[in-house]
This record gives sequence, C-alpha cells and structure tokens, in this order.
Amino acid sequence: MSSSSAMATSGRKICFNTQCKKVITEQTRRKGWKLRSGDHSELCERCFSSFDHGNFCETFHSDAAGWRKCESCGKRIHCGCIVSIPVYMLLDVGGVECMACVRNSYSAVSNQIRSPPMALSTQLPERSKEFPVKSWNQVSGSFPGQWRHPTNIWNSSSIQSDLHQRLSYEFDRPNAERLMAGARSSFSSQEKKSEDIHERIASSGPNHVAQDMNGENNLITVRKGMASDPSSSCFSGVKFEAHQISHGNPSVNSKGDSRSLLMGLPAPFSSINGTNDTTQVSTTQPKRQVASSTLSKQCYPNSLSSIDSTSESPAHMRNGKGRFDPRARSHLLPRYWPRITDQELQQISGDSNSVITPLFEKMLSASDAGRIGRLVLPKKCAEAYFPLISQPEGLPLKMQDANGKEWVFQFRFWPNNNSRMYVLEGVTPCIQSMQLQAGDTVTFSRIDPEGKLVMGFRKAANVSNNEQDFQAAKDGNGGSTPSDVKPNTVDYIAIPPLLPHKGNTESRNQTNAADKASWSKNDKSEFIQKDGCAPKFDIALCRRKGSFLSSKSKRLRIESEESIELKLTWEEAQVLLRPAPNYPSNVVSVEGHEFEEYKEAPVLGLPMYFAKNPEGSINNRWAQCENCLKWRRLPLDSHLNHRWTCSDNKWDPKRSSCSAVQEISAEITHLLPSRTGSCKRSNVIFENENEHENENPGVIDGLDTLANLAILGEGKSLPSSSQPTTKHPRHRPGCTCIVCIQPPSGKGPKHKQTCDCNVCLTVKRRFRTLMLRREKRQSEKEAVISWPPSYPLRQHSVANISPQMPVENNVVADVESERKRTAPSPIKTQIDLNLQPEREEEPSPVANSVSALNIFQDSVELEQPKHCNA
DNA sequence: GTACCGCATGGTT
DNA sequence: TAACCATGCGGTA
Repeated sequence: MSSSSAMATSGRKICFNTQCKKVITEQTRRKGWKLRSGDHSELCERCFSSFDHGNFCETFHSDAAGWRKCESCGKRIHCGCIVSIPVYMLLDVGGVECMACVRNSYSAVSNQIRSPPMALSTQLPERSKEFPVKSWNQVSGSFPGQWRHPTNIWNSSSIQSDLHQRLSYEFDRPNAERLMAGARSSFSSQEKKSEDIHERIASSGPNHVAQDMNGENNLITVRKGMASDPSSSCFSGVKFEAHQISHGNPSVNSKGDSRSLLMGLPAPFSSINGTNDTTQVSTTQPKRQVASSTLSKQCYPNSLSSIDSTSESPAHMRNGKGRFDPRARSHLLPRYWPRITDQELQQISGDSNSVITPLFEKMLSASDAGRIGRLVLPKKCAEAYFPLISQPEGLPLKMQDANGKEWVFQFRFWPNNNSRMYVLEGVTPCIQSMQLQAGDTVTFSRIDPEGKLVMGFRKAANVSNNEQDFQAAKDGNGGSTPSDVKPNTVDYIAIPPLLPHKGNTESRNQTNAADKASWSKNDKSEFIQKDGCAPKFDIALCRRKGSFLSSKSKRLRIESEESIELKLTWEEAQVLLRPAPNYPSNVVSVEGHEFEEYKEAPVLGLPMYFAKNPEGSINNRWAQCENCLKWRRLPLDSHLNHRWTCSDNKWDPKRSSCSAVQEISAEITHLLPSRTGSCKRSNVIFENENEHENENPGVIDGLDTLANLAILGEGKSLPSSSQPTTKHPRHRPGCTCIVCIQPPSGKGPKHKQTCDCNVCLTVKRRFRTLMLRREKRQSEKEAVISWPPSYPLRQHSVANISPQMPVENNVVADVESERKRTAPSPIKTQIDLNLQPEREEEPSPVANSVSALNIFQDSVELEQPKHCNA
C-alpha cells in the first residue's frame, strides 16, 4: 500500500502483490482485496487474474503459514491471509469451510425449508446457484471506511449473533440487545407494539396471515413483525430486505451503506440488481448464505419434519401440499410448533390439491382432555391463527378433524391478568371421538385456499422416540400434569437419579425419596402405566426427565407401584456407580449425612458378587464382563479396574477373552437368575466395586461387611479413622452415620434391652419395618428360591451368625419366629445403616431417602440376615 | 347433587 | 418480573 501510494503521485504504481512489484498504470491496474483502510489493493492484471480466480494465495502464498483445510471438501484455504478472508467460513464447531461447501450446505437446507410461495421469490430472480466464490474480491465494497473481518460479522460462534447483527443492521437499531432478547421475551415485550399487526392478521382470518406475508404491502407488516419478534423467521427478514432492495439502491440501505444488503439478502434472493455486477453483490453472498443457513436452522430448531428429517418431512416438501408458516412459527413457543408428518398431512389433505399449513400443536393437559370440554389455547396461537374476537363470548369456529368430520367449537377467551386466556369450548365430543387423553397432542392446520381449519391429533404413545414428551417435559407446561405424563410416567420417574452428574448416593436417595414422598401425597390414581409398558431404562429420557423432575411442580408428583419398583432399580443402579477413572470421589459430610461427590461423571459398572458356599463362607468372587456379560470367577482379593472385562481376567487366562465360554458353576447359575426380577440376590453379596478399590476385599455392603467380617473370622484390629473404613460402602472415614459410629461386630460396649441410644432406637424402628416387609415377601420367595436346596434360608442365616457375636446380638432371619415377636428387641435385629429413627416416618427428603435406601438394602439383606452389634 | 361457567390462583418460564 | 397457562374454586343453573 505504501509503495502504491508513493507512486500514486507519479501516476504509476506497482502491483500490490509484494511478490510481483510489477509497475501498473491506470489502464492496467485492477482492484484487488479490500484493505484495512477501506481502500483496495491494486494489482497488475496477472495478479488480479490470479486473485479473481481465487488462487492468489495458492500462487503467491503457498509457502506461507496459515493454511487450513476445508472441513467438508478438504480444499486448502489460506486462513492466515487477508486475501482469503472472504472465501471461507469459520465453523461453529471449529475448523473452516470453504464457501463452496458453505453454499452447498446452505442450498440443501434452503431447498428444504423454503416455502415455495415466498413473497419475494417472484420478485427476485433466484440466483443462488451463482455463488461466486471467486468473486470475493468485491467484499471490500461492503465495508467502506472500516476494517472488519468478515468472520467477525458472519462467523460468530452463535447463530444468534448472526441474527443479532443482521437485525441490528436491518432495523437500524444499534442496541441490538433489544432485538436479541430472544423469541419469547422480545416478542412479549414488543407484543403491544405489534398488536396492531396482530389485529390485522387476526381480524382478517387465518388466511390473511399468509396473505399478508405474500402481499404487496408486506413491508410494513413484516418489518413490524420482525421488530416484534427479533428471532422471528428469517424469511420475514429476508423479505423485508429484498423488498427494500427491490425498491431502491440495492447496495445502500437507510443508513447509507450497504450493510443491509450485505446482512439480509440470502443467497436465494441475491444478485438482485441489474445495475451492479453480480460479483459486487456476491461478495457478500457467501457470508450471507451461511448466515441464512444457520439462521434458518436456528429459526426451526425442532422442525423435525421440515428440515432434519427426511422421513418426516412434511408433504409440502415433496408434493407441495403442505407448508409451514415460518413467520408464525417463529413467534410461537417451540412446544407449539407443528410437527406434522407426511402421513398426517396426507390424511388431512386427502387427495385434494389443497395446501396444508400446519399452524400449531398442543399437548393436551389434564384439563384439556377432561370433561370440562375446554381446551386452553396458547394465546399467541389463538391470536395468530384464529379469528379476532373482541368479546369474551367469542364466536363459533368450525373445525374439521382428520377424518373430514366437521366440528364446531366455541372460540372464546377469558380475561385473565390483564390478558386473555383463549379456550376452545365444546371439544369433549371431538376429543372423545379421537380417543384422546392427556398427553396426546392435537394439531391445528389450515387448508388453503379454503382456509379451513383442521384439527388433527397424535397419540402420545405413538410419538417416535417420545420427542413430543421431551418437548413437553422440556417446556414444562406441556406435560406437567400427572395425567399428562401418563403414557410415559415411568420414564419421568426413572430419570432423575440416573443423571450421572456430580452427586452422591445419599443425595440421590434424598431426591428420589423426596419425589416419592411428595408423590405419595398426591393422586396415585393418576399414575397408570399406559399399555402396561414396563419401566424402561432410557438414557435419552434420563436427560429430559432430569430436568423435568427437577421441577417443583406439585403436578408432577406421582406415585405408583411401578415407580417404586423402578426406584428400587435405581437404588441398585447406584451401587453400580463408580467414580470415573482417575477421578476418585470425595466424601463430604453435611449435617451428618455422607455425600459422595464425584469430580467427574461416575461410571456405571457391572456388579460383582461374592458367592458363598452352603456353609455361608465366601469362597468365590464373581465379576461380570462389561463387554460380553459373562461371569468370571475371580480371587477374593482381586483388584478390578473401573471397567472390568474378560481381558482383565489375568487370574484365569483360559477365560481372559470374551470368546471363552462362561464357567459353569452352581454359584453362578444361582447367581444369575437372582439378578433379575423383583427378587433380590440369593446368597450373593452385592459389592460395590469401588469399595474394593480401596483395597478392602472384604468390604461388602453395610451389615454385610460386619457380618462377613465375622464370617471370615476377621478378628482383626479395627480400622483406624485414618484408614479406609470397611463399613458401609458409601461411608468413609469421618462418617458419623449409625453404621460408622458403632463398632464392628463383637466390639464395643454392648447395648442393653432398655438402651435407648440412637443405635438401638434405630434398630428397633428399623426392625419393625423390615420384618413387615420380609414377612410379606418371604412367602413369595420361599416358593421360588431354594438356595442351596439343602440349606433353607433359616439355616443359612444361622450359619452366617458369627460365633463371636453374643447371641442376643445375632440376627435371626426366621421370619416366622420374628413374626411372633410383638416387640422387636433392639438387640435382636438388623441395623438400618443410615436410618435416623426420628425421621423415618416423616415424609421429609432425608427420611425418604433413607427409606429408599433401606428398601434396597433390605432387599439385599432379606435373604442375607446379618449380625449387628447394637 | 351435579354440571357448567367464569374468574382467580399459582406454578412455570 | 411479567406473561403464560393449568387448574382450582365459587357461583349459578
């Protein structure tokens, strides 16, 4: 530049290309890339040709640094050079993409999402195919007087930023925050301003929505719509810009620069001018296109049927029968976005040539589907698509169902908090005819050109992958009532504890049990599993229900036998949680409760078992390969990795491969079936592998620890407080829970019958509950379980009694004998590891967490009565 | 006593 | 904090 300038006075310049230095004259110089000063580089013809063909950098900078490859096509891009700035885009996910690929990806999306009859598509020649990557030389014209890296403008990491800037330019609103406040809030805040627009739309009927959009006077309408909804359809913005452009200098907007054109005109509508050469506009097209592309995606994040999914693409995408109303969708909450499938559209449209415009959908709430016969309509939907009503009485609204049957509902509203609450009255017959219930979804569409409203439906149980519920769960309102969630209630229950985030056993228990407690206080009848579906483990649902159940809404409180069962399953699952490798867990004590805190998401591992021989002594350890699920016999003192597979079976080379057959053993054959079903393990001890990693091979859950210490005759010294405890798996040194505060079997002071210490109270209380449960279950189990056949449970239990322990401290597992006891002895019972007696019956989170844990522990312990020294 | 109507309340976003 | 909306609830037929 300097050299060029220096020679300017003489009328001769040298080529801006430092590797050229050719003298150029007025006749031979060509404008190259834009400089930071706003001027343009001046090139000789040869260099310009290279520049114009897009290979300038390859020609002159091939040895320079800063070369990268297009993530899509692999084409080399000189990202470290001002010359190449316009020819690539920084990807949000990292990396770069050449404009050709950007264009292609945009075209694919654009072709999918664009509604054919867009207003300006007829006004503007669609020249999106002319995507002159080579023409980036003209980008400079877009930024007079300032240096702006295009990527700063277009390649922001967030799509919203794209929109942000774009809208801020389009509407000349420097404070773009106003525009970018988000679809919801901004629309709300601007709603009053745009009310006139809405009134126009609403008063003119549903059809006029589209008409407005397509009308000649759409400039104001769209513009206001945009102003009212900054996140609104990119199409609106597009049209606005195109409109503006079509009526004026395409390169100059109201601000007097070309940014409006630059920002707003999407590729399909680009190159609209005839006066300026294509390249002048096209220099911004690539960026524009990307912005539009990403913007489009942003505008329709869940338009599964319209963009992302080919299988569910709406009919109009293929046969032109249906189309979405992008403007309208943009200002609706996502949960109301219509997601009508081909099938549904086909059903609605039949064989006619009508155009179906899905308007919105709504998941039926309990009250919607109830007998009241009122379907609450989302306000914005009602105002956008249904006729304007000024009186609360509203007006009758004809609606056709998917079968062509016509219904008449009363469309009305109630004044509510200075607003309106729109309802459709008289929907009960229709809903009943569709056999809809809470949780199902009704869809509203419009058939054009008749303008007929169509009400379709989608059964919740039929929703693929429960996306709909996800939406409802995510959005809260949509599926927040107990009956709403009927079809997937189990999912809702199962999820929260499964979230493998930083947490701990007890806190999870608390949460879990807290939910249970709250649910139990509510309507159990609402909780019915649809179609008798068994509870499922669904990770995807985990996520959504995690957020779902985090809600405090009492509407979500549900209880059922199924839920309890699933919670138990979760309780089991907790034991499978292991700290992530290299991230040992911390244990913190909060108000006397131990919390295991994972620094990283814990790993779900498979359990290990200690198999006992008929005499009750542990003779083998079994672990399950996490790949092939085969059981392998391990030494008792084996130390396992966090994720144990057959290949880790160094103790048995023959079975150190998943291909090796599983060892046939009576232990394992009895072990395996015991893992499934509601019956808990029989004669196996469930061990948390994590505990083993503490190098305590004998560590077994809770009382198992104590019992087996006795069984194994470990009259060893007590673990010091500084040593890893051998107590409850979830306990660590410093734990003050009831288990940890008491001495191991045979140690410490003995408790008298009248002792009312915390431990004894716990035992008393716990025993009562336990025995009731045991009594209930024992009859079932005795009919099924006979391990070992020659050693009935009672004998086995007795066999487990440590000779070290005082008789009165032993647990006698004989249910019959226990049943006869009216007052449980504090010294002839089992210990509830974490129970706080004074809270057990309270529906507090803590109490319930304890209960939840105990249920699981009980289930484990039921056939494994153990000793305690209370 | 029941069903309906209309508004109020409060949870959720 | 405001808006939305699911549902509760009192009044009335």
